[in-house]
Amino acid sequence: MLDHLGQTKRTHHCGALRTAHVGQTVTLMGWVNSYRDQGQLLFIHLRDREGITQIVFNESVNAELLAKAKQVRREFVIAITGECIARDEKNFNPVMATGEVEVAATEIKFLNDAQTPPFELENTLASEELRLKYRYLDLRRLEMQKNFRLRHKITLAVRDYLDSRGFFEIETPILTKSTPEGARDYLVPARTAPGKFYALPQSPQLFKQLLMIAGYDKYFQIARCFRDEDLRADRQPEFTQIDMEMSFVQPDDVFDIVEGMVCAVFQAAGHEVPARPFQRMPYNEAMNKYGSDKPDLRFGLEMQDLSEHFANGPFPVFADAVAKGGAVKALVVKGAATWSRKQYDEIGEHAKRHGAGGLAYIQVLENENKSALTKFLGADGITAINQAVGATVGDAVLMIGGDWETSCNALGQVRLEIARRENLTNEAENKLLWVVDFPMFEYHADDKRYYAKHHPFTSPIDDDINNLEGDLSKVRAKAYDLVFNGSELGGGSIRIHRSDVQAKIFKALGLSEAEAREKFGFFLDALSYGTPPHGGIALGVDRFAMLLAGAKSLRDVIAFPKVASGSDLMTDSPSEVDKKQLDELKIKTVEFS
RNA sequence: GGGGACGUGGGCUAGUUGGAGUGGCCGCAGCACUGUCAAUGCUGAGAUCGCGGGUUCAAGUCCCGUCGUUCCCGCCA
Repeated sequence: MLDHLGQTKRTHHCGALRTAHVGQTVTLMGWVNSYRDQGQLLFIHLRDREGITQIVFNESVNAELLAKAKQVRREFVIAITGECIARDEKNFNPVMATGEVEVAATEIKFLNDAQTPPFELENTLASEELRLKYRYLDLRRLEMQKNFRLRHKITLAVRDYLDSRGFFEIETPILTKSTPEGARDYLVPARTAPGKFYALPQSPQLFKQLLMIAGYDKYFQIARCFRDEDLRADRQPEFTQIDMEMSFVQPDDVFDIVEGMVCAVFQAAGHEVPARPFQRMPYNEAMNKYGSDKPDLRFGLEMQDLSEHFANGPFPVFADAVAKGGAVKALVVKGAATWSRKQYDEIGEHAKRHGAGGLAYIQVLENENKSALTKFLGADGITAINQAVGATVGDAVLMIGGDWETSCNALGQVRLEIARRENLTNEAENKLLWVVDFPMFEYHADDKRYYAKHHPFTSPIDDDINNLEGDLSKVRAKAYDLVFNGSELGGGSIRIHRSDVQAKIFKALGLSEAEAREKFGFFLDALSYGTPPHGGIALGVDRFAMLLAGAKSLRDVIAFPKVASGSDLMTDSPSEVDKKQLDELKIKTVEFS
């Protein structure tokens, strides 16, 4: 029943035909999107990547051909040859780009049949589980094709732009060396060195720095990266970065290049191009005002600081927090005075989930201030708070006290939750900013030591280098993040190019010289052979595509993504392997109870 | 490692305080139809209510466990 393709050649895509083509003999190939059998008349909507065209078969024109065409079913792959004809005006389909024409078939070839799809490709949206199991069918959907067209445009624009600015695209190894700290590595057993392992790169960090040492000046790569950590809607274990590095630059030079590139991408994606230069905000300001190192600036609702106000005051929880070097952060929410107890409880739960001990609040009503704090502070004390934060009738004051970072973060999360609930975000607006002056180190109470907040090759700010032997929490880094609508789009830094400074950083991180040599010996050697000052950045392509596509999950812009448990539902990986494969690798598996 | 949500013919879903045959829309198959385009009309097939256990006279519904998906916390230099 199936026909051979033979020498039949496609002349047009299914989105191509217009009235200008009327009279031409055309050949289209694609999938049967739908068909309507009307007895002596049969219509097929033929679909390919570029669109849909209506094909018509008519008994009075060719009864034999109609009979053959009636065998058609959804998703069959067919080739149609016929004449492009104009439709009568009353038969125009204004929804279709090709809706003023159709193809009067003179030949139909069945190139392949198809099982009925396990879910409907149009109309209702099947569960993601099913869509991912049959991903190749899900990807046929117009919405998905739009996303991947966009993603292609993004990477194309990046390549064009960076080429025009003198960057070389250079590949770096996928099989590489495990590095301490950072995310968990994916390991690959080395058959040729039993008991030893390669690691998949968390990023090409050291390699791009080595390329600068090698004198390549400007490098980029659209690089696959791997991190063996738990997934989220915006986190996949393998993901793609636009990885860049430049020699002889300061942060401003990086910003200039990246802003140009981001604007080129917005242009290519058909979005309004953002104004330059992008806003810059120090890390401390971002945390203090927005409770996040990736603030969403599409709405206000700025946090205020009441630490001084509560210091040595009669409310023991907050006074205590301040005495221990912590902070009390406050948020004035317009119109929230009349929220129900339930609403406050829910917001309070949200705060606790993000580390707050609790949420204190004042409801500023016409005749009274309702607050659990009144019994500590008295009516005057409450009024004083309202004045300090500028709260007026109808507002609520939400407060969280504790250590500075936890309080900022928890209230920042409350800020986002309120924005979600109250619909404060203008979705049409795009807000880009640079967060700068990150701290170099962050303290982990569990391990009682400092870790590099960005990574251990990040250069401290020149003035802070002397602090490396003092208070590490005071050392700021030449690190920066690019934030897009409250998402971290990318991050980078100016790197350390001097061996003596690199040694100091390793020492500050508690890495002995022997450990540093073992893990990074090759890199320390390289630093000593004439390393130029250099720096760079990496932007998440998947996240960029997701945000520009307006998608809710990275899975919508990755062709074959993993689900939350880390498995691929289509290939059913990860999976067991043959014993023979394990033997070759000298690997034995053991049961864990 | 922890918390929340969901799981009913192929798809999406309804199913009340536990109560008679699990209902609808879409898809699928067949018939009819010369202007359809979410075609229409008629007919028909299709369900271990994720799985296992428990409570009960009676469980899709309540309880426990488990599997899968999902969102979040931890984690992600």
